[in-house]
Amino acid sequence: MEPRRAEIIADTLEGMILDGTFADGARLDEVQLAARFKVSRTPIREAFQRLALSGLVEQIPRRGVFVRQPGPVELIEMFEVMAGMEAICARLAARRISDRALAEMRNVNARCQQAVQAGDTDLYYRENESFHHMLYRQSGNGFLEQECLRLHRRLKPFRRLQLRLRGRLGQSMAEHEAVVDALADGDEARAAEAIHAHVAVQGEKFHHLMASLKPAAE
Amino acid sequence: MEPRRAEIIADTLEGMILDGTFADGARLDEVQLAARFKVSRTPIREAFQRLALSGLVEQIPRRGVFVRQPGPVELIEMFEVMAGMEAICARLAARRISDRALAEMRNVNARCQQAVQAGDTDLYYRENESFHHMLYRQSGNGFLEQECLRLHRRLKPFRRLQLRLRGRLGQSMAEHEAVVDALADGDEARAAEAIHAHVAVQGEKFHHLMASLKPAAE
DNA sequence: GATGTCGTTCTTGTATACAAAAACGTTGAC
DNA sequence: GTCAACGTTTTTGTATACAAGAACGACATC
Repeated sequence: MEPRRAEIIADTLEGMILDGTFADGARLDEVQLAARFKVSRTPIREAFQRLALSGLVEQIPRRGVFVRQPGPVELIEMFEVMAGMEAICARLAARRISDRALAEMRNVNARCQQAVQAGDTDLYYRENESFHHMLYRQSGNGFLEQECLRLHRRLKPFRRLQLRLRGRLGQSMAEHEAVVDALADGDEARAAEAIHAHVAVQGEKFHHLMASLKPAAE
Repeated sequence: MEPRRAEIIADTLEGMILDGTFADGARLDEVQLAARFKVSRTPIREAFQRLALSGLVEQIPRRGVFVRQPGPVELIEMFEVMAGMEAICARLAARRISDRALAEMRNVNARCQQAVQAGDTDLYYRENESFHHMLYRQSGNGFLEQECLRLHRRLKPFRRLQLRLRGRLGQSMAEHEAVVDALADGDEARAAEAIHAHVAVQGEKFHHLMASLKPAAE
C-alpha cells in the first residue's frame, strides 16, 4: 500500500472539481468521499486543506467545504494576472534567453503548427503548454516560474474550453511566433506586450464564450 | 474552547518560522509541538499542510517537515516578482483610480512622513503597508489584490529587517510620492516603473545587508 | 397560524489507537 | 577494524473513537 494517499486524493478531487463533476457551491461530504475512496476521513480532510489553499474550495469552520468555481469576473481577473505575470517572464527572458532555448521554442512552435494543420487539438494543447512553460523557465527566476506554473495549472480547464473556438488555434500560433521573434531581438517591451495580449485575449474570448452560452442568465 | 485550533497553530508556527525561532532545515517534530501546544498531533499536522502550501516548510513523505528559509537568491527572486506584480497593480490603478483614493493615498504618505520625522519605525511600517495595500486594491482586480497580499505577507519579515537601514525611510517616502504623482497623471508606464524600482530595490538592499552580515560565508 | 425554544441528529474538529516505513544501533562476519 | 545485515525504536500516515457545535424538526406558546 502506497503512502501519501491524501495527496493522490487531493489531485483526484482537484480534477473532479475542475472538470465540473461538482457544481459550484456544492458541499463536499467527508464521509461520503471517504467511502468513495475507500479511506477514512483523515486523508480526505488533508486533501481538503490543499484544495482550500489552492482556492478551489472554501472551508467554512464547523460548516464544511464548498466548491468555489470562479465566476466570469474572477476568470477575467485571473487571466489578466496570468497575462501580467507572463509579461514579466518575457521581459526577463528577453534579456537572458540563450540561442539554444530560442531554437527549442521555435521547435515547439513548429510542432504546434503541425498539430494545427493536423487538427490535433490535444497535441496542440500539449505543445502550447510546453511553450508557456519554457517561457517561465527562461525568465531565469525560479520563484516566478513556480508561481506562473501554479496559476497556469489553475486556468488549465478554462483554456482548454476556449481552445475549441474556430480559428483561434492559427491566430494563437502567430502570436507565439511574435513572442519568440521579440525575444530573439532582445526587445523586452515588445515581448512583454506580445505575450500579454496573447494571454489576456484568452480570458476575453472565454468571457464571450460564457456570455453566448447563457445569454439571459440573471 | 474555540474551534479551528489548527488554524491558530498554523499562524503561530508561521510567525515562529518567520521570526527565526526555527533555523533553516530544522525538523518540526509533531509530538514535540503537540505537547507544546497542548493538543494532539492532528491539528499540528493540519497546520503543517498550510505551511507547506505557503512554502515555509517542505514536507518530505515519510520523513517529516523541515523549515525552508529562502536563501539570498530566492529572496531576490521573490522581491523581483513582488515588484513585477505591484507594477501590474500600478498600471491598472493608473487607469481606474479615483480622486477619492488618490487623496487617501496622499494622506497615508503624509502620516508616513510624520512617522519618519518622529523616528517611529513601527508606525512607518504600518502606514507603508497601508500604502501598498491600497495600491493593490486600486488595481480593481480582486484576484490580483489577493495574490499581492499573499506575497506581501510572505516577504513581511524581510522587509522589516531592511527598513532599519539608514536613510532608507526618507528615500522610500519620496518613491511613494513619485508613484502617487504618476497615478494622478494617469501615466501607466511611469507609475509601473516607479513602484517596480521601489520594491525591487528592497530586495537588493536586503541582499547587500545579508552579504555584509556574513562576508566570508561559503 | 406563526414564532420561538428545546431536543435530536448530523457533521465537523480533535484525540487516540494502530500500521508501516524509515532511522538507528547492535551484532556478527570477513 | 570495517562493513553489512538484522532487529529495535522512532516517526509518519491512516483509521477509529470521542466531543462539541450546527442544522433540523417537533412542540409549546402567543
